[in-house]
Amino acid sequence: MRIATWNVNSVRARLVNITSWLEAAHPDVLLLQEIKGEASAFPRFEFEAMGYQCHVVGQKSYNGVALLSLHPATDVLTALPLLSPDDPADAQARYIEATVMSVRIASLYLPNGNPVGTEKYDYKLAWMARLKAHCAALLASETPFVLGGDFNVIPEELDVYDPKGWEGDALFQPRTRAAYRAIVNLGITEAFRTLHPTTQAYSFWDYQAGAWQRDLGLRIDHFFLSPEMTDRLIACDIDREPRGKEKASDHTPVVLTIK
DNA sequence: ATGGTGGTTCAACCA
Repeated sequence: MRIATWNVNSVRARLVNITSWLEAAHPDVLLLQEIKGEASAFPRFEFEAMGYQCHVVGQKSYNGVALLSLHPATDVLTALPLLSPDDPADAQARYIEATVMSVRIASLYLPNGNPVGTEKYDYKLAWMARLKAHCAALLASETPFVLGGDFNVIPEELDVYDPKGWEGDALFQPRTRAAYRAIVNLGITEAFRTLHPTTQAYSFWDYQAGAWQRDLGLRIDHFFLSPEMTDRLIACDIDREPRGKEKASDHTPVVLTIK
């Protein structure tokens, strides 16, 4: 089984890029982030014509996630569970999870959080607390899972072209990295770094200042695996090709292969 | 210190 994750920065602006990549790569599941539109505006017919069923959590203008699957996806969850009954529901479309081939698979879009010191950063940390609680619950129930998406977290210095320059950013802040590590330390495996311990490879390059041409990137798109799925882990690779195409997203797909 | 790019929606916000 192959699962891909891709922040596409608008599904409608990127439709040709996505369908042409799907034709060549044809993963079993494609997890999309930043579809930037309501579910009713999602171009589902184009993907259904290729055999993919579409499950979408959208909102106007911003955010939005989707799970496309060649196989039936059931028991769809459209947001992270609340931490307590008085915890306010998430107003932003950032999480979708479903069962595909007996595995819980999620597409997540973790908040950017910039600038640090504002309510945006507080929202990022609160969202990570919810993600941690949900991961803990999935692990406690021994549910096999693969959580993929744009985590908006640079895990280590190796994952950014200029660690010093990014140390104050919400993606690389010590508190952000600590919160990320605390989730991993529950017993999760981050697929790419586990299989490629010393490889410097990026999944995002800014549109500005020739970042792509100069290979000034970040690795912020990840796969979190449960122990059972870690036993089944075969490969995890970043496909740089789509980033070099016309009208590219600023992110490129990461592809996971599971036994 | 600023601006550099791109998407959504239409002046401003987000990344």
